[in-house]
Amino acid sequence: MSIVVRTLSERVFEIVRERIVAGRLPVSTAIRQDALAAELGISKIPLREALARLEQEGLLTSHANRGYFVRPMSTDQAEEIYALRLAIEPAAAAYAATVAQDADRAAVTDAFVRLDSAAHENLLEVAIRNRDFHVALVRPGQRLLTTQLVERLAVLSERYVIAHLEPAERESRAHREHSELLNAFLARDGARLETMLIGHIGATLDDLRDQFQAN
Amino acid sequence: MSIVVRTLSERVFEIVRERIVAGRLPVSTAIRQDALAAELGISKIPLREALARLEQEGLLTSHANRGYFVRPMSTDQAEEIYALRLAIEPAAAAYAATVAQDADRAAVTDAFVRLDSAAHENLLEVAIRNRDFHVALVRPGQRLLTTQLVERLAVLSERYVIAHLEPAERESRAHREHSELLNAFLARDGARLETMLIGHIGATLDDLRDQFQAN
DNA sequence: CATCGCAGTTTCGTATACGATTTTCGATAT
DNA sequence: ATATCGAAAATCGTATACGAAACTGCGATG
Repeated sequence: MSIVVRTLSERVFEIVRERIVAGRLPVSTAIRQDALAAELGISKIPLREALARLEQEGLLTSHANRGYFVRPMSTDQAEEIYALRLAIEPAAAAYAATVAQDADRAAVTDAFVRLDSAAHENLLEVAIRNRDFHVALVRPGQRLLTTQLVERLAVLSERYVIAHLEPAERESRAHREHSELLNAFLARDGARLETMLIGHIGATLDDLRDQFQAN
Repeated sequence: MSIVVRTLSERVFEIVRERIVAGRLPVSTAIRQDALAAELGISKIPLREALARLEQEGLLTSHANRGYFVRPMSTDQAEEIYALRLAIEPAAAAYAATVAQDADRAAVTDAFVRLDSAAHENLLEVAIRNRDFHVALVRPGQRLLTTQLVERLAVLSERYVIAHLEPAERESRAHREHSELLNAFLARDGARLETMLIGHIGATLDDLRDQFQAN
């Protein structure tokens, strides 16, 4: 049942995705396919399949015969991403909380612990575990497309969080909110979870807005 | 500005997508990549890039070393798709209606006319123009991700509509609803447009539910 | 007689190689 | 000096070719 065997392009997809999220890929200049493939120790074809996936994912754009570009960040897009998250994630998590099995609750708890024990200096690690936690809240609903969409939007959000927010200031509040989200989920309290997720996502958006304003 | 130059894999992406939507690709059996590439008169690489995109789009799944499979349809997934549409599309269209320029309104009218004059026998053509109309209602909002998401969900919906609904019965109602949607959009009446879209999308879902029940 | 194992065949996944398009940089003319 | 044209270089996009993994059929063995 488990899909342990993974194709090369799938792994490259994740590697390049994390690089984009972490801001380790140049913006507004084409990705050098040969160079990146050589650096990763692979050929161009699996890299190109990964890039095609990432374009579909919204992280890249491509111009024919000119290559792939990291999609630039903008306040408008940040607003858009968070509006979509607010439209989908709270309701999806609320439903998931009501149908979650014991194994699901254990997985959510585990994701929380992993997020809680992440090295605070490593922004990317925190971001990934934060994403995993949010996805874990939704996955028990067994709605595959919804879960994938939540994950995708979480990935898109991370770029902005990593680029614009210093972790220290919001660390404590985020920790408290995550803890409360966990409790609401474990209590199967869908309504409370939904309300709190709206607040949690909205609070991050407000932080981003403040930071945008300052620049 | 216009992107007239299109890469081969992009065109293949659309061709294969329409085939899947039209049900012209076998379900639950792997896609023969060599055969399909030969049939399309291309090589495997652009086909594989298109297939990778389609997997990201939710129309295909892949197992490593076993190939790509058309994702099977299910009532659960139909419910999920329409729930997502209801969560996103009405609000997005309402916003778009309030900010649309004259050119946008002309584009929506044009999309309506094209849908209205589609050959009623050709289900796929009707489906594509129906999709274009729905996307046209959202596009003026200038929210790229939202527009792409609406289009993606519309594509996923079409499979179910084509596979399960006979066009004749709902033709007249759909026509009337589309006409009213157009009027609300042109009148910049976001609230009415939102309410009507909820009804329109919900009505289609109800039709699907009835059909599922009958089987 | 059923089941397990093994080889042949098919198909997928990736690397290498080549043609096409774009970009860049220098030379020339105004 | 600046702009423009053109050729060289670089990069992308695709086709061909090869190695690896999985499925199918036959045979052997319990």
